[in-house]
Amino acid sequence: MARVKTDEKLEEILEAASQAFAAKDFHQVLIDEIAEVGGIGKGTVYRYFRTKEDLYFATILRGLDRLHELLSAPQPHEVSPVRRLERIAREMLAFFWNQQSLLMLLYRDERNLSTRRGGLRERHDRIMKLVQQAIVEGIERREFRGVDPFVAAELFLGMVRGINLFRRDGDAIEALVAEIVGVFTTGIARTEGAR
Amino acid sequence: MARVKTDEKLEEILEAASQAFAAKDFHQVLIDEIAEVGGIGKGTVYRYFRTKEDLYFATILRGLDRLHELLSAPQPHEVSPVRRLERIAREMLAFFWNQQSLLMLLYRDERNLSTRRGGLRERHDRIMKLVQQAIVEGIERREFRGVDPFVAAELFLGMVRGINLFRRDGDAIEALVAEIVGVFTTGIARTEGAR
DNA sequence: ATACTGAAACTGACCGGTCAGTACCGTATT
DNA sequence: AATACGGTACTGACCGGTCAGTTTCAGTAT
Repeated sequence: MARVKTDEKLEEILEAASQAFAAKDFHQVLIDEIAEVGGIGKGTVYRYFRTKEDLYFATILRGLDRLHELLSAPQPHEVSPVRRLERIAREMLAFFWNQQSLLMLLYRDERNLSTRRGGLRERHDRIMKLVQQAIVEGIERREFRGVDPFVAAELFLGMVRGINLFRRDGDAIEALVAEIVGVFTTGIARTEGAR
Repeated sequence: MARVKTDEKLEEILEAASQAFAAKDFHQVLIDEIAEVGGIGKGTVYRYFRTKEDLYFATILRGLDRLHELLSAPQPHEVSPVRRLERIAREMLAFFWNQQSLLMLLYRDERNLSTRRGGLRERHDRIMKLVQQAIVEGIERREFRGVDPFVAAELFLGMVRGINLFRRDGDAIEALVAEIVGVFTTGIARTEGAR
């Protein structure tokens, strides 16, 4: 089989599917629609994916992989844990801003995340691990207190996801990043002095 | 006349629907299934709800109303903002622990939350407002710094929702509450001298 | 008590639209 | 020549919604 060609076609399908699934619900998206938008024959879609569900999960995996790639791209200099967290928050917000509701898609239904297709949970954990690493390093550097990195990562990601981007301006992101990391590190309590 | 009877039937339907929708996706849930579980004729369901969607939203509204009721039940004494937040976190975690994944259902797809049926967004905001009130009061009491209450409430609720209860023990909740409120108020940064 | 009545509540077999998946063909690519 | 493709027409399972028939029950008569 022609490798390069095939991969291109696969990419086209996934791209069209991403757009569709990012905008609408699984059941609202029609394969016919994906095919049309992508300029692809419906039969071809089924040459690459056995079922609609397969395509759906492949789309999610691709999204998570892209996000992970963004988040783990090498940094210019060695940066502090706080900066790392800022970057994660920034990249994620921007990513979800662009991908519209792909977020919902990715983090909807944690049950599926755990029980269904292989690879999903693994991908999710890999992103979570990036946050945990930053937290662990912060603890080691004695910048953070000795929190449970797992729980803390959950809380941090929860905050990022808690932001409802839907009716926000695109350039509100930077302020939101500051707010998230601010609250996460020093909280909202008024404790300017030592405590 | 047979009002009591009728209301009972309605309640039965909503209860069966809640269980079904809490466990599965909208499209995975069949009306036949709800009818069977509830020991109700399928036609009867349609006597009370015009469409499946109507039933679905009624179920969500009922869930949100119950949660709101729990959260706004009168407190024995006047309590501090931090205690209020603790209580909100506790009640919500317990609620979602019991209702299994009703959480997903409630907070899935913020887009629908905003554009679709009346009452939904309003209900959501009402719960959000409880958090905001606690934060505002904390600011007024000068216990909290002057954060934007709206954003802060989003972050707080994000944290609560960020916790994945799915594979956790039921009595881990109290520790999680402490963690959430701890991070939210004082952050994870290592303050001078403490711990 | 018992039987009757009509209306409302209820039921579940059935209908019909929708779409995932398939079949096929004429064309393009290798 | 062989394979992949776009496009389109087709099939059939699936499930939301319907409705003709059944049950329930308050009221009334016997």
